[in-house]
Amino acid sequence: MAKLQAIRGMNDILPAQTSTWQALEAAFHRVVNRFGYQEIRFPVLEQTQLFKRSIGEVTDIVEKEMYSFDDRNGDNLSLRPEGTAGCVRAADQHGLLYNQQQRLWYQGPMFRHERPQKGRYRQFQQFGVEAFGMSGPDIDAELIQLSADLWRELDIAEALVLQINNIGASAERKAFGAALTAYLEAHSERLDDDARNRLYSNPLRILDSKNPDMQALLAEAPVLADYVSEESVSHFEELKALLSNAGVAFEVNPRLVRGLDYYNNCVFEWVTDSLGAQGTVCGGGRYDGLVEQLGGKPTVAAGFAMGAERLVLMLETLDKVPQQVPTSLYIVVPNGLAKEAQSLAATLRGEMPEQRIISHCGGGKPASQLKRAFSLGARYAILLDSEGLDQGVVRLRELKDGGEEATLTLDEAPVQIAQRLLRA
RNA sequence: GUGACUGUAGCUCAGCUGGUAGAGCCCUGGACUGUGACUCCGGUGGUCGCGGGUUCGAACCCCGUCAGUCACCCCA
Repeated sequence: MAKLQAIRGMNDILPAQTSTWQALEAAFHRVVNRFGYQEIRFPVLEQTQLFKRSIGEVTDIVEKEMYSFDDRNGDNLSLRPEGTAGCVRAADQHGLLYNQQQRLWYQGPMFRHERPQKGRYRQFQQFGVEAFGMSGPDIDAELIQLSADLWRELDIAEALVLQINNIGASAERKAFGAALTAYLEAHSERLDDDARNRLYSNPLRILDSKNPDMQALLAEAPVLADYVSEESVSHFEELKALLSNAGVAFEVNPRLVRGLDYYNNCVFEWVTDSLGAQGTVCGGGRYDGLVEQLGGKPTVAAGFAMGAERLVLMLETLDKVPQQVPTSLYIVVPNGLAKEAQSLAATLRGEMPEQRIISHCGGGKPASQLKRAFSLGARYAILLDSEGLDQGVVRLRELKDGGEEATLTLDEAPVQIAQRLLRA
């Protein structure tokens, strides 16, 4: 029988990496709390319809990347490819949105059936933040500041660049799209296959083509900025002013268009060149029409999501992986002293519940147990032996070159050990 | 979905133009240190991704398939 293995693009995260993940999650939680956002949790599965109506029927995500299937009732369900749709559905369903302001965050796995590559997997973790009921550019600026705060917290700020753009309202984009299509049609002989395919279905996507020939052609093309409303422009200008005031550097990237249909007005991405092809670490923007589009009362909104795997990759490549918390104490247990070791360990854990204490199990000679203590990076070892226990003492050894070695009575051991562990 | 490269012990890899598989690390037994490391001796562990084919004979050649990596596409 063939060996069972993980589904393609769905990765196991092993102990060597989980401490990095935990540190990342902790940092995110700190920042999000600092800004007064509240956690919301919602299912991994939703009606397929929810994603089709929010993300857009003709987007790549919906057309070819969703994990969809019929359940036993014949309902067509999909694993969530992103978080915003489910978040909006949940918040609206429970009346959190109407005439209210909400600042929400979530985290969890998302699923897209794409070809895996560096920084892109079929199951991936996102941290997301969504703000409802605030129409001004101040909330957009707040979201961006929140993300910038996280980069500082993770010490990766210098490796990230903020790009922003104003993509206007959907009607305006439609008008611009028509103009763009007309322009490109006039130069159809210069279009690559990809651009030709998108010419009528989604012309805006041609804007961020990586093909230099396309970019050259686009240099003379109509500009989206000329099609967006005055109101939208002034919103964008205010956002820029707020960012400058907050000391957040940004680049306006007129080619920045997002792949989900629900965005409008200002959108942004944090990008890095330290991850290869998948340089976008965080992306978001306003989506003022989405709640209504999904059947709720009109509710303005903005938010973003970031990819946890990409952040972990960044931490690793930039050598910012936080240090693991070391094992505090390893109890070396000669054969026959299991009971004594168990009692001692219980006492010590009760005395210092925050410390990591491992009591050796499985026997073996003291020498190899001590070796294990060293290789685990433990700070101290207790060496039990029956003669010592008869006299009511244990030996404590500091596990580093030239470390101290002391004999402690069983009574004073907890206090003595705690003192040593606490003085760093 | 397309393309390129890769797939040999738990890990990192070697294996010349095809002749029945090796090293280091790890783990482990012992010697030696009262209690790790360094040194010495010994040991466990591989259907060479999988399935076909060519051949007297394939880890090495051919085809297929699966998986990994990176890129395109797209996005977090």
